[in-house]
Amino acid sequence: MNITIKDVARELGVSYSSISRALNGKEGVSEATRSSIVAAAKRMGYQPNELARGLVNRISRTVGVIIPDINNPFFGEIVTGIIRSAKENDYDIFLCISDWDSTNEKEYLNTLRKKRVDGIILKPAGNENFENYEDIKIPLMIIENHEDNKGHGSVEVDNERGGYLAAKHLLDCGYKKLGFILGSEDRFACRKRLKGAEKALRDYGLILDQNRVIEGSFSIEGGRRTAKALMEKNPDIDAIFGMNDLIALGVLQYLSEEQIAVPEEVGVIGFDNISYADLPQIELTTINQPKNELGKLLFENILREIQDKDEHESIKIVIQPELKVRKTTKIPSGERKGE
Amino acid sequence: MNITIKDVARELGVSYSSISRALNGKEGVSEATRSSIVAAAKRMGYQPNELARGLVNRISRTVGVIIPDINNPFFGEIVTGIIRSAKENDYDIFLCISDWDSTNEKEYLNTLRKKRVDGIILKPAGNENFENYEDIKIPLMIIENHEDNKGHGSVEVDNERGGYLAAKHLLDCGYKKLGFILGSEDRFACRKRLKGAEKALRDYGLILDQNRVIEGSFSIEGGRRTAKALMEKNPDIDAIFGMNDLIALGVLQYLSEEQIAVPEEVGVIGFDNISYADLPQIELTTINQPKNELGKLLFENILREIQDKDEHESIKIVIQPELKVRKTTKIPSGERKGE
DNA sequence: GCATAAACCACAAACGTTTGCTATCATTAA
DNA sequence: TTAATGATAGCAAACGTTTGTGGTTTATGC
Repeated sequence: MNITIKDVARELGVSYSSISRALNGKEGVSEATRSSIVAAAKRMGYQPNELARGLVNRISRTVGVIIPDINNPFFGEIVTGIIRSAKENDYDIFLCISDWDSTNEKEYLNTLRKKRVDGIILKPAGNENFENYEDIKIPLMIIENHEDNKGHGSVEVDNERGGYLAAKHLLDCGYKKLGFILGSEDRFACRKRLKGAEKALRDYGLILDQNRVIEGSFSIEGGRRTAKALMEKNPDIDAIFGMNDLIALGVLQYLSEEQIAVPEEVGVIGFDNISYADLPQIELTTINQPKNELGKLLFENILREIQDKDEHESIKIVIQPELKVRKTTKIPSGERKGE
Repeated sequence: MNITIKDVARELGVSYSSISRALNGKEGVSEATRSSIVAAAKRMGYQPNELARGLVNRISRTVGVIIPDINNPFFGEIVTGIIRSAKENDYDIFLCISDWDSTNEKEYLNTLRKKRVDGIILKPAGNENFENYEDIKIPLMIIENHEDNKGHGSVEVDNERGGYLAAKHLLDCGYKKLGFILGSEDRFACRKRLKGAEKALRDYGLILDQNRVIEGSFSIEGGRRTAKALMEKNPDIDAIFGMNDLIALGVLQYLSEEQIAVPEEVGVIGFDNISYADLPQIELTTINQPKNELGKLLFENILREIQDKDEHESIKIVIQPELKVRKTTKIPSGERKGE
């Protein structure tokens, strides 16, 4: 059906090893035959079969990416960064969506292995498969992993620092009774952010009130519902830290329904800085994660691991988040203490 | 490195053809040997090499998806639908992002062919490669193509009808001087929407004023900038139809900067119904496209084409959009005329 | 004009599967 | 007991490449 190297060889009356060498720029063919081969291949519309090449080269020029949800702009932008960087290096991406379900994740991990990808970039859907990661022999980069990354590389934002910055900003604005909404999908990152927040509270001589910590899910509707529960239980809360922007958007939705003034009565801060946070109708104060850069770093490092497969010093990259002050928090009354 | 069918054969002292037959559920092996083979394969952690299988079966269980921009939630949700449906059928997806650049598109089309995908789902980045589509021999489904889809299947929303619904709604609300912002990335769909709008205008005894039609780009910032240009040129405009929701969001941004009241002074309608249109701070009136369903249909039909490769009646599916009335347009003063 | 080296090229094995064909063996019927 | 039958299993070719090895040609120096 498809035209092969043998067809070209027959056409020119040369052996097909010469075709291969000519097309791959290897030595062993004269310039004359090389150019006639290149011309014939082009004329005949020859396209090498990458399956066959992969079989003998043991390289597929493909990496798998497993993320929980592409509709969360946070992951959308990371994937964009990954795909751009992959294209520059002639790589293609198998995109897999785990839907925050570790059964899906495990299945994908399996099929990616069967398809012989050269590497995998993974945002874990939970903790269930955690122990299995040890068995994965192909290069793997983890997005925001546990501190022990089982011998694999990871790229993550400094979550504790991000949590610290968020809480400190709320306190700087004069808010005193802080509520926190975590996402059950990623307890690990949320805990770190909360830990940072706790540190900020301590810097201000306050302690974290566990009654004001509640777990919801990473979605607008989840945020809305959880905000309601949180506020009904603690009517005195004057600021809410949503552990991602979707949650924070849900919080804003709830507050608007209840006609509670933002930022005057209640301040709101999110995490991620998704592009919609910047809309004039929203202007959500949040913690920025450099998402495209994260994607780029992820791909560049998986590529590095693929290329020098000997050295297995698993890299761990931490990048710094930064505070984006917008309109869902009051104007800070000058720096007071802490950093 | 990886353990192969031969390793399992050696272990059990059987030929590797039996392994293959046993594992693929083909007849020709006794139940006894079959079960011992299955057990051994599992015990040894054998994972078939899909590259080799693809080479002999001429099937890769992979389809390529080329879209312009994954950060546009419209495409994000389509891709989600595609990937879900693919997973149900044991297919994987190569995700390619053309960035609305037809050079990228062409490159991706090429590498997908080299990687021997079983089919391709494509949203054209423009018109440049249009003629080339004819040469593509593998199953191809086009998202919103021209009327002549060069022998390939397509799935699209009825753009003309959508444009009609949007304009009719604006007119029903009492707006009279309608402005239109098109996206240069997809002139074809925009023209169809505009054509529908023109029909609605005619139904109301009005004609389309070309001065109030302007072309921008499919992004929030593009919408903002173009709205400014449009309004400065035509200060009397009382409603704007943005050809996608991102443009409409940009329009809202411009109007808010200029402190023009929405929907009282100027009404705004978008197209797509991305999830953010539904936020309480936004409440954008728009035309819904069933995005997940589009994705599902796209995959199911490419699969059908892959499976019965004999019949080449290229299918053309058109689904109906629907109006979502929210808060960026006034309340319609009852139906007057038209449908 | 001949030996030698260099340059070029073809052959064939290998990558890990699937599958048509053939050979073996046990079973059954005559 | 023997011949025919059917069920299992093995052999080997094929899918489309890459690449080590060895053979043939050409150029080079004498």
